Amino acid sequence: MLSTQPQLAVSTVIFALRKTGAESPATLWLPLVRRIREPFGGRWALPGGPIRASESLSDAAGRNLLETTALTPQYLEQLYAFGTVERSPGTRVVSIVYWALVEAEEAERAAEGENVRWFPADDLPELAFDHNAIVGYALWRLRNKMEYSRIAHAFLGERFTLAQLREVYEAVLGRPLDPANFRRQIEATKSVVATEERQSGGRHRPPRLFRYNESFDLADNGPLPHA
Amino acid sequence: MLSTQPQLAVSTVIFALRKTGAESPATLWLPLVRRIREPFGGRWALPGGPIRASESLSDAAGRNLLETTALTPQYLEQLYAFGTVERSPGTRVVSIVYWALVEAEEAERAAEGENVRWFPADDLPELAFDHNAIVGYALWRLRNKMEYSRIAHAFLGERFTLAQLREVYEAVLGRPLDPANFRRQIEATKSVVATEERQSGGRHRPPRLFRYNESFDLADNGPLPHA
DNA sequence: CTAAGTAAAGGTACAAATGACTAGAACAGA
DNA sequence: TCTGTTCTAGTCATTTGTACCTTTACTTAG
Repeated sequence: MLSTQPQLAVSTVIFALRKTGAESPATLWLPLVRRIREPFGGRWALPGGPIRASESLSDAAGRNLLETTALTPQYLEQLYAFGTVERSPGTRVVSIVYWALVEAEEAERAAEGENVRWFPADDLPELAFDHNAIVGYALWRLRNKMEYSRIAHAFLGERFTLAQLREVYEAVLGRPLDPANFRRQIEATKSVVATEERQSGGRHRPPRLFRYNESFDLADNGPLPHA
Repeated sequence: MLSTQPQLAVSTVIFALRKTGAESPATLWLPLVRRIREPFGGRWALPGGPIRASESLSDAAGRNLLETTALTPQYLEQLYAFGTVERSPGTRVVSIVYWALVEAEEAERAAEGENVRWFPADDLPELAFDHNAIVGYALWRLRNKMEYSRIAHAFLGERFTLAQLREVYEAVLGRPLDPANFRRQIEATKSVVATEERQSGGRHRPPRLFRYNESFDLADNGPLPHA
């Protein structure tokens, strides 16, 4: 009876924004882990692992992420449970996949190693299992969610300019946005609060620094019990 | 190693619309199953069961639903994987929950029994496990999805009037909609196609019957691999 | 046969949100 | 001081959303 039960695991698709050059626009990157065992030995895969008896699913996702990539995400949300019969050769595996966001600074700190490397999200190699499709779905969810929620903030630090926030939107949505109209829309939602500080150093008018409105629902996930 | 693995199950929240009186507005109902074993013996719970080695998660949800309630849903979508440590006393259970819609006629056919009964979604008794919270979340997803997709059709049959379609929206969203504006919006999306038939019998101008546009994405779930 | 009642179906008027665009303000660096 | 750049505020046309009105076409009562 128990022997026919599918094997259960959690994995996480975690995105960060990276700027390759000073002029080039930022793009989405994600860390992958090299598999050492079969099946798919040597291939790159999403970080993940088993669930312990004492931890919830989201805790398991966070722990596995920390253990394999040393990253602590700013945002973590369940993506989907994948469980077709043939997705893992040999064993039946059900993967509960999370998706997450880290800010750029935090992503820098987590050094790459022989078995952990960052890849551009829109140009991945052939991954283990169905992980290419999973990343594709995570990307869709992220882009979708950018349009009706305020998760963009998870890519940024404590204080930021509206230009930086706009850069996040432009990178994820993949199209340029009008600075003036963007400002109007963001200010209308009141998701953001102006501080008195400004950022100097640029060869132009110093932009005002903003911070996020604490009393603002960033994710818009409904009455979701933590799980 | 395997002994510490959580037990895996699927459950389904399945909604249908019911009209109690001719004048009263339609409301959401869902079938529940009486538990015979402990824990929560005697309590009402969501229909569900274990996953077989040969079936996918959605197949398992559909099969368990058919076996316990004799219902075949018009629409079936994964809701969430619930897996906190304390959600089932004694054993650790991870439930992959689906939500589904059936049209009224199909719901009528599935007779109630001693151990299966329909309940109004907004007035449930105390259910087993965390199932009250799960239904609440499913309701939120349904209402949310009504606003940006065309799932409403899953509540109706092959042909329907715009008034019937509007009734579905009004029941789920819980507020009246302007008939004229509703018509304009629906026709603008082209999700619906006018037939030449009209529905006679009412004491008023006979409304035109519509059918759904086949080449129209009803769910808007993105590049989701079946799972 | 006619009048009354009802919902269908089409249309108008106003408000709000959005998108394209213009222009002055405020800095760094030459 | 001049120049290049971005920040920031504002205008205007268009689209979208909401409220409401009118006519049409049927059924039923008398």
